[in-house]
Amino acid sequence: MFLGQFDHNIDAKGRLTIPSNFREQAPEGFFVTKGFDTNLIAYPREVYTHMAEDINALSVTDPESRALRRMFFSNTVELSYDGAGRILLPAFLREAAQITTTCKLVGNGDNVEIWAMELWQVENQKNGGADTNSGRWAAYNISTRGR
Amino acid sequence: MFLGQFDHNIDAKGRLTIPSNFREQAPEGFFVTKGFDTNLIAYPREVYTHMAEDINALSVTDPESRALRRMFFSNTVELSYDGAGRILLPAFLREAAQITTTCKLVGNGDNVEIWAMELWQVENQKNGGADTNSGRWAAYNISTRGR
DNA sequence: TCATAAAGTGTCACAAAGTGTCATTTGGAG
DNA sequence: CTCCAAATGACACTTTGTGACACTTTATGA
Repeated sequence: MFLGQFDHNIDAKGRLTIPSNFREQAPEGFFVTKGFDTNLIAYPREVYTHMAEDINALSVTDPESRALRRMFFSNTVELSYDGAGRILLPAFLREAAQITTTCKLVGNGDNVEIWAMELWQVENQKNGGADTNSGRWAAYNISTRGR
Repeated sequence: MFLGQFDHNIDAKGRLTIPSNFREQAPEGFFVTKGFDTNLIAYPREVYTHMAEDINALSVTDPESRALRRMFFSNTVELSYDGAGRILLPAFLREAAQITTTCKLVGNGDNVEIWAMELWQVENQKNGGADTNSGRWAAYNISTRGR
């Protein structure tokens, strides 16, 4: 399970060091894709391939399905580590997430989110309030169930 | 699996460089055919031959089948690489997809789509919005299922 | 048949992008 | 405080894509 958050820098060539902790959990690298919130999402192979199976099952004749399939695969890239534990983010993904120098790597359960630092801070501000979050827990009925 | 997107130019003779990444996955070249969305689709041999088998199984007596069969085969060419990793797109395919100079090569799972840059941008605009796509994911019930 | 044009092919050299390596810096653990 | 691993920045090197040009093959018409 990916947990916690890390601040890392991207070098001039677009390479990003993955926290060693995350590397251990995804030794072959990540499938990195555009997220829904001007960020990137990195999935370990198993997780991504399950989603890909769902996508592959869609109709080829339905234009909506074709568009979804196209967006799904074309916005993803498979990346593995160099000798220093870095991945190279292609330009189109960096631009999509407005990533230039510093970013926040966020453990997110079965995946890792990658945010431009500035955007992360904005996002965090929106979601920071204790009230907001306890409200959410309530809405989704989340508890420890006394385990 | 073909993933990601690349901008490449076609030279005056209609030659297009295939990303090295894609070449590795389809070392003998591609079967290139007209797509359904004013684009071209390039299939590796295995994928195309599977489709061809299905087509070959169709009735010879049914005029509809004959027409489908004709369209399927006549709109496809088999292309391999020159010494510089390029394929030569025949004029009728370039025209069908309105490809002149710059195009977008799009990884699409088991195949590669080839778009005229202008048309890709239009397509992308239609499908780019986070809302559009998260809506689609919801509609098709795609999730990581917490794996 | 031959000359000419058009289309297709091979090769090279350059610039840009990607990759590997290593020394230095940083930060945490013992 | 010292040690160690992780992250970073710098640099050299390799690969890729591109444009240019020359050559070959095919088609066309006199």
